[in-house]
Amino acid sequence: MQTKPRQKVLAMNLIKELTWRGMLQDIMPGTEEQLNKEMTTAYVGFDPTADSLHIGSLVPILLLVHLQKAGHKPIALVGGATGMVGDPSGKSEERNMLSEEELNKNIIGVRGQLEKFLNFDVSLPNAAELTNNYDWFKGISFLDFIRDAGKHITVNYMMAKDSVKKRLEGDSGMSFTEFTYQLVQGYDFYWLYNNKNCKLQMGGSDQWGNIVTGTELIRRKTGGEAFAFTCPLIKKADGGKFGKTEKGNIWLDANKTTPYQFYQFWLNASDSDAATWIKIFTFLPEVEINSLIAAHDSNPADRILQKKLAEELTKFVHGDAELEKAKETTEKLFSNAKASVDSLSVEDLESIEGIVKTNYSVDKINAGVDILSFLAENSIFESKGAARKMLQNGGVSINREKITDLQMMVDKNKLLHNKFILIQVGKKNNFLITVD
RNA sequence: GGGCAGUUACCAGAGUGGCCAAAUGGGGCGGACUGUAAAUCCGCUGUCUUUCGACUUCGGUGGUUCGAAUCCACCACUGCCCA
Repeated sequence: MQTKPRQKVLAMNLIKELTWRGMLQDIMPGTEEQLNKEMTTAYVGFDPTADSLHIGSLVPILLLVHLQKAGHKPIALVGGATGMVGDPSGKSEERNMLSEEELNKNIIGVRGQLEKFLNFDVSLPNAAELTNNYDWFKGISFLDFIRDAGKHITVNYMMAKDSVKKRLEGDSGMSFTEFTYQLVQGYDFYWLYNNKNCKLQMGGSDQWGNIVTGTELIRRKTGGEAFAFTCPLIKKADGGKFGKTEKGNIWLDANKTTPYQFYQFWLNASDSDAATWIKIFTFLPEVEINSLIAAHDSNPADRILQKKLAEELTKFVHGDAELEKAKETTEKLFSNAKASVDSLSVEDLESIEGIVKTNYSVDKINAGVDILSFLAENSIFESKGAARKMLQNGGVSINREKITDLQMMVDKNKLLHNKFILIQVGKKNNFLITVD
């Protein structure tokens, strides 16, 4: 062992590392040998369907990070070409195609985020790279493509894919565009294999079929061998969709999902999810994770795992400073939730980060506003009717006091430190209104 | 091209002339309990509204009728079978 070159030892560990973390679903025979043999270039594709990635993309990003740590060379591919066609996998609703401007904006956004997680220092032999498949697809005509790529793959082969079979059996049908998708993606792999010596593709397990089409295309066109492995799709133990909340996706962009909200998302993980996720989403070593899990089991109420998970991830995505702010805000809004509002100083209120803040006219407060109008006017609810329903359900607190009186007037007596009103809807939705 | 089935709210899915803003389940939201949990129980879940009520929905357009998600015509889309 010790006599082997460094990268070989590390490479050995990559598959092992991913295995104990539960990040390995399918692996093509020979992949581990390839990784042991030499520094291997590998890629993962990302869809530029929005100008930010969300936490669903975090696992593929982490695969690239692990890969680079193990001494291999990661390529992050942004799907400019595939994004232009649009993935038609929705059903009755035709997906609106992205305009070129939008797409370019998205590509820039996604690239910017990927850059934060990988090391692009060109002096490294395994410096990360970013590519955009539009760069090669823009020069390929339809005829070129069907002769060049389509000739090598039979329809029978493509139909045998699970993703296709399911759609044929189901009642939603499948468009030609969608059917050819695996071939388009397969061509990406082929192109990277030829031009970047990229021999490995990784991705979520839903990508397995598409990835294999790529290795097949490479084999038939070049006789060469390419490899692949996938990671399991992240699920919640209760079967719910991972990464979605009532407010939508959890984004990696702080402007779309504040670090506080990001931190809260992980903090709210269920016990069993936290135990699974901490292996996948953090870089903590196995020994440490095991002891954290043991500590958590002995006293679940402390939520040791959730806290550690939230900390590590918020730090990874948003950095130390933002993590600290998120924790402070959490402290103010939850840890002292039973204490009266008076315990919050002006500074405390002013420095609360990441929750919804609005301004309200001082004149209206002086005159007094009924509670329903007040809530609606501050966009806390869409209408007075919605506000009323929530009040009747006992879901609204002002300055930590539950409001039950629908006729209540909001006036200057309600102001904290003469300028703030703290509103809670449910336990977790906080609004700070500044009156000036 | 021919035959059959279908299109209902976030999803699934009842509803075949008035009692339908539309059963039920899931999901979501809020409450109680708790650990900012799980399980359980309760409430809300078309829009607006001082619970009265008003308005807009059942693929689309037009029609029949005092009255249509429901009947008729045409159109669109989807699935299955035959060619």
